[in-house]
Amino acid sequence: MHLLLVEDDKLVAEGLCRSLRQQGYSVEHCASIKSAMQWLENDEIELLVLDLGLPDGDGIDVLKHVKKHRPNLPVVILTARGSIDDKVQGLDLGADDYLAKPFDPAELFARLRVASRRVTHAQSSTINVANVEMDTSAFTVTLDQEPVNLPRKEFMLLKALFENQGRVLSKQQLESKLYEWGEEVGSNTIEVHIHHLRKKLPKDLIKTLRGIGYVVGKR
Amino acid sequence: MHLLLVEDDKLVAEGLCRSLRQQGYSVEHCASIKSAMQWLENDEIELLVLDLGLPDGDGIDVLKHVKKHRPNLPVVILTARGSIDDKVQGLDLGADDYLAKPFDPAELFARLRVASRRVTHAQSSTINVANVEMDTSAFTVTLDQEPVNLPRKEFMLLKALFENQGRVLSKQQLESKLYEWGEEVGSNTIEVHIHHLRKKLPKDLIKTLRGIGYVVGKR
DNA sequence: ATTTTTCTTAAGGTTTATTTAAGTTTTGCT
DNA sequence: AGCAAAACTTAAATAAACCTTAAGAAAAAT
Repeated sequence: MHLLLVEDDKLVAEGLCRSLRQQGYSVEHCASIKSAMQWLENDEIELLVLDLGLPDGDGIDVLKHVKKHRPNLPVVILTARGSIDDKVQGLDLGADDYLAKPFDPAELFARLRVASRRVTHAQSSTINVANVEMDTSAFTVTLDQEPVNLPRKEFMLLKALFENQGRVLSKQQLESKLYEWGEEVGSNTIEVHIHHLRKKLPKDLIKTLRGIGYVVGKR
Repeated sequence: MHLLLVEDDKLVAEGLCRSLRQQGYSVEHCASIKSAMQWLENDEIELLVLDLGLPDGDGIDVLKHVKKHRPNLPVVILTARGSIDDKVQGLDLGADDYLAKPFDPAELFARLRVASRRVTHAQSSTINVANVEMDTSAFTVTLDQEPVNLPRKEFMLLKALFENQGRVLSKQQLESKLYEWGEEVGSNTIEVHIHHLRKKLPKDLIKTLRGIGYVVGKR
């Protein structure tokens, strides 16, 4: 899941970037309205975390712009201002959520999961396919109730497939979910990860559609 | 918009009911888990505002029940408990939002507007011809609901025909859909693919117009 | 700083899809 | 009917996609 973090405080930004990545997001970061606008040209940004206290203008303008051009993009706003009027304004402009600083990262993550659920149409944080259950917020997978240990990339890959149960995802699509912008994958990484997943899970869980991609479930 | 408010504090409930109605909602109110469950049998409830501090049990159970039986019903949770763990749990169970008491009604209204905005309409990219259904985005084809496995070129070929249902496509036109510019096809490829398709699908689905081309449907 | 785990790369092997080509059947025409 | 053109069928050859393995690089944990 591609996320854009707009936050000018270097320290905060750095910490958030790291922990967001640990949560499985591909994080792009910028610190000004200007560059935020540029990033948002990129259609693959799927989630926006926006600090309102920016140096070169009011973050609300970014929000307006987003809602005009990408009305379905989920937005979570961070702000030092705590007044309710601000909250109401942000929400009515189309923000999906609003967090006043200081906040606990765990709460931000939970709210991001809510926001991204909308994009992926998943309802809760667990997804079952056959006898495999994935908890996307706890980062765990079980096979017949037995825990299965999956490294991060394998987990993300499986998650992408689970969230699109019954839909075929091409290798390209999968790559774009696992890697950030500019990162090039010059090889058969996906194939290798799939192979590792198949060794740990029922062999027919992930089906290959030659020339098209991979699917899970519903067939 | 039909809204169910589950709140046991009479004073709070009364005030909320009134102002929610002023906001244009038709409000049903109840004060226990038991009656909440009953109300939720009613499919006309479109929005749920749930207080977690109920007399006869844990409101989280209501949330679980709702998400199981009405996974698309938007839920906003009210609570006195302020701990982050509660929030995270509530959100991960599928609540769309979470407000800690005391809160400003204006903020609740704003969050309700966000929650009810969510009328997502998944557009299916399927084309039906006779008893064959094709989902062009999932790359799947079913015959009488039974999946049919089609390799890429066969799929593309069938897709071209389906997208031009009732229109005759010449072999040349079909070739140009399957191949890149400059790619030469020195043979009867199309004929062979058509042949393979006919073996997997109803034999009369693809009709041949001698000297002209192939058609599907509407005739 | 060291060890362990995870990730990427690349080469070779396997399977499956696609093309080719040759033989066969169908069709439309005179 | 007899002929030629077009389409169908089949099987083998080629090509593409994918799988497997293993080793080295990178990242994380100790």
